[in-house]
Amino acid sequence: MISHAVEDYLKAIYEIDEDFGEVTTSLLAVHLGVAPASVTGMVQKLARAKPRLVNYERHRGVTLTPAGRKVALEVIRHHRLIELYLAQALGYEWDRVDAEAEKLEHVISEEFEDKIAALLGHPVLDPHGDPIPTKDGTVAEPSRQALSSAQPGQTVRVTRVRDDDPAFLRYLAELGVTLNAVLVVADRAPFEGPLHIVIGERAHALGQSVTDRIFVEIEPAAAQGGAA
Amino acid sequence: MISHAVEDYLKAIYEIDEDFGEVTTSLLAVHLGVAPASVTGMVQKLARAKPRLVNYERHRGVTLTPAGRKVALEVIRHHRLIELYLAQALGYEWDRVDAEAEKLEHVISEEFEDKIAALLGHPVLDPHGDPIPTKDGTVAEPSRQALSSAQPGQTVRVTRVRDDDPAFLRYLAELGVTLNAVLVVADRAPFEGPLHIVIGERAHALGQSVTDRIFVEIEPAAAQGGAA
DNA sequence: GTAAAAATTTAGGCTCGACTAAATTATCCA
DNA sequence: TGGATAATTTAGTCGAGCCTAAATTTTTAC
Ligand SMILES: [Mn+2]
Ligand SMILES: [Mn+2]
Ligand SMILES: [Mn+2]
Ligand SMILES: [Mn+2]
Repeated sequence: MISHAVEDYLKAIYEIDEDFGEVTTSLLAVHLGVAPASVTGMVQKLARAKPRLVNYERHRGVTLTPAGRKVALEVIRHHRLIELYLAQALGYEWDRVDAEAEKLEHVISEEFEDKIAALLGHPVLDPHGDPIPTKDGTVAEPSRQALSSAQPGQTVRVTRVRDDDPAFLRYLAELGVTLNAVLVVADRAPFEGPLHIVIGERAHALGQSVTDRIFVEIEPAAAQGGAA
Repeated sequence: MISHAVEDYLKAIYEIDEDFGEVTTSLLAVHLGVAPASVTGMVQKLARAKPRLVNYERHRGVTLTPAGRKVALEVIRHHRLIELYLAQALGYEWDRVDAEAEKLEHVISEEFEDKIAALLGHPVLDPHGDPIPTKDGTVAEPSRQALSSAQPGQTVRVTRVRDDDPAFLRYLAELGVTLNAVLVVADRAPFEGPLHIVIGERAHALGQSVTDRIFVEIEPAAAQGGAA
């Protein structure tokens, strides 16, 4: 039986690997809100487990084994399906779903998972644009092009946003930056200055720490621009 | 912070008190699937907690304090709301809801509780006819008249069934004994023999261990009886 | 009223997952 | 390239919640 703690470790390893390419003790400690020494202990246990769940060498970081990855993807599937269910079926705001899903992901049954997946029409993306792993363990690539890398003049569509900070998500909602929102990159101030964007009728200047956490797809050259 | 284990103990104490009038170490042990010695240990801890959650004297059993009762009713509200939500919103069978609710009851937020309560129209009974405690901690009396105590000739309406045994619940469903089903008590065989009942067009003979776990309300004298 | 049986509690121990403090190893930088 | 700094691991503890075996208390039955 795999504990909630182990599930959260494996999920965290998967996610950190996606974001940073390497998974260190201290990144895990920060991500999980736990002391570094606790991470070392747990990671050693995961490496000793049968079947082995991670590969681990002292001071060299951690990677998931196929068995560990399978568990991680199951938990992530739960998490993202639940997030979407809360948003669609229960009317949750997109900044409130993560905390709830963080707990529910560990306790729902296969039946619950299947029922909400069917009810949602076997969705592919969660409310923040993250891909939902399939039941057989495949995942689409998450959208990776940051808004901060878009060029002035480009029209882009929001495909994903970082979902870890509720205040950030509320700020985006206020701005009108929701999933699939289309926006025009107006201008970039020099020296890492703010990026000016236009959403619908409204213009905003966004700092880099914001535009780094919004991911977009460039829209094929469009002929529009309704500045009031 | 109150742990899942403590929540389950307090809930069990409440439920055993409802069913037996007294709560002993061994009843708790059976109900929770735990060794008697474990119950003693936990009960001592609950009695030492601040605020005190149970009253306890060695060898004399256990009762809930107001603080303990409050927690128990919150957990039971969660449990029964979740059961009903699973049945109504997700199409669960009534024999599958208990196991799922047993885990979910400990992790849902107030927001989740409020959302499903609103969505269900602030229901008063769970899928098995058990009363759902209100948010402010009041509960209706559960229906207590066992079908086994009904008299031949009486027409009764099913108001509650014991929900702890999935096989029993499936059997009832097969029989047509669902909540609010109306049935006629045809005859009682002597010496605690089976009770003959008629539901719609079908007649069944039910053993005492079945009729003890079905609760009914006597219907005002009705003029019917369609024996095929 | 007492002895056997049943229920309960005590004593001691285990696993899990966290912690702090101290030791060790890796990295960086002058 | 060595020494400071940062990252990581080791060592030792702790509380929660369970267990078994043994002791104790209560209940039952003669
Ligand atoms: Mn989690
Ligand atoms: Mn998400
Ligand atoms: Mn429970
Ligand atoms: Mn129920």
